[in-house]
Amino acid sequence: MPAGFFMPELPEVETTRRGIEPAVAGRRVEKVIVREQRLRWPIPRELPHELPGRVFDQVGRRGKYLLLGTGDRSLIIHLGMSGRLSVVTEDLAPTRHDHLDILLAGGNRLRLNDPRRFGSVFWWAGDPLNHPRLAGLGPEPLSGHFTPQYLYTMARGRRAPVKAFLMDARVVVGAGNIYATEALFMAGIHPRRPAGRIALTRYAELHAALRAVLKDAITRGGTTLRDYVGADGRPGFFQLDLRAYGRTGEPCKRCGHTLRTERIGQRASVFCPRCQR
DNA sequence: AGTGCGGCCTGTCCGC
DNA sequence: TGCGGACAGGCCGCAC
Repeated sequence: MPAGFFMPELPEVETTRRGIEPAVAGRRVEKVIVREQRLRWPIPRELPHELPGRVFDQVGRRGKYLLLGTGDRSLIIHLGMSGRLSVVTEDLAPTRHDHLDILLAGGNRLRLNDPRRFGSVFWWAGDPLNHPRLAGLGPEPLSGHFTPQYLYTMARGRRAPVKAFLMDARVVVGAGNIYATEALFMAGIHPRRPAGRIALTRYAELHAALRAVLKDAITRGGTTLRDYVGADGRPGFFQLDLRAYGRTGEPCKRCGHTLRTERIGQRASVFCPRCQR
């Protein structure tokens, strides 16, 4: 993984949300500048006409979606796999891949940079949770709706590998490749094991592991937030002691066996063949 | 319904 | 040194 690369999974999105909130909440939008409309889906044409004059009254998150509420309409932003949303001062000139600027009263700008353009921006009338892309999402992993029993119940009859199951946003949001890999390692579960052939007690371990690694990354990401304006907001996983992700060929921190990589569901999956069963 | 996979996109790295 | 190709990733949309 290239040094300094930002990969927005749930902790990174939550860190971004906390970072921009103080500068965005209660602010009126003065202008919208779209430099590159072609993201995963085009940035809505009407945004530059309809957003200015409105006030951001909510800065929320659902899964990996940022929800910027303005009364009865919401700006919904997904960072894809290379997107960064930051608050910059008005005099900071845009650079390559700065696709969208939202000028705020008082001088700051909310700036979206996304080299790979896998991100998306929606402009939605009504409750953002009813947006078609959000309506079918599974529970938040750090909420009380996400339980071992829930995971176990959802897995009944599923023959897909547990790693694909865990990364399915309809099952639970926020488990991207990094955190799914780490959680399965911590729980000692082989990523290829069919989801429906895992006992409730083992799902309890997976549930706890996923929550722990996400919480840890959010805490660590938060430590870089002291001055988010103009700052880099380093992703939480860069400060985590990753146990499996990115360690293929290196010794397992639990048993010493060499970690290996296999492709599971089109994704590179690192695991310990000895202690993950 | 569940599952698997191609496609989107660019920066980085590897081998020749 | 230059260049082609593989790879990384989330997630949609399609085919079976």
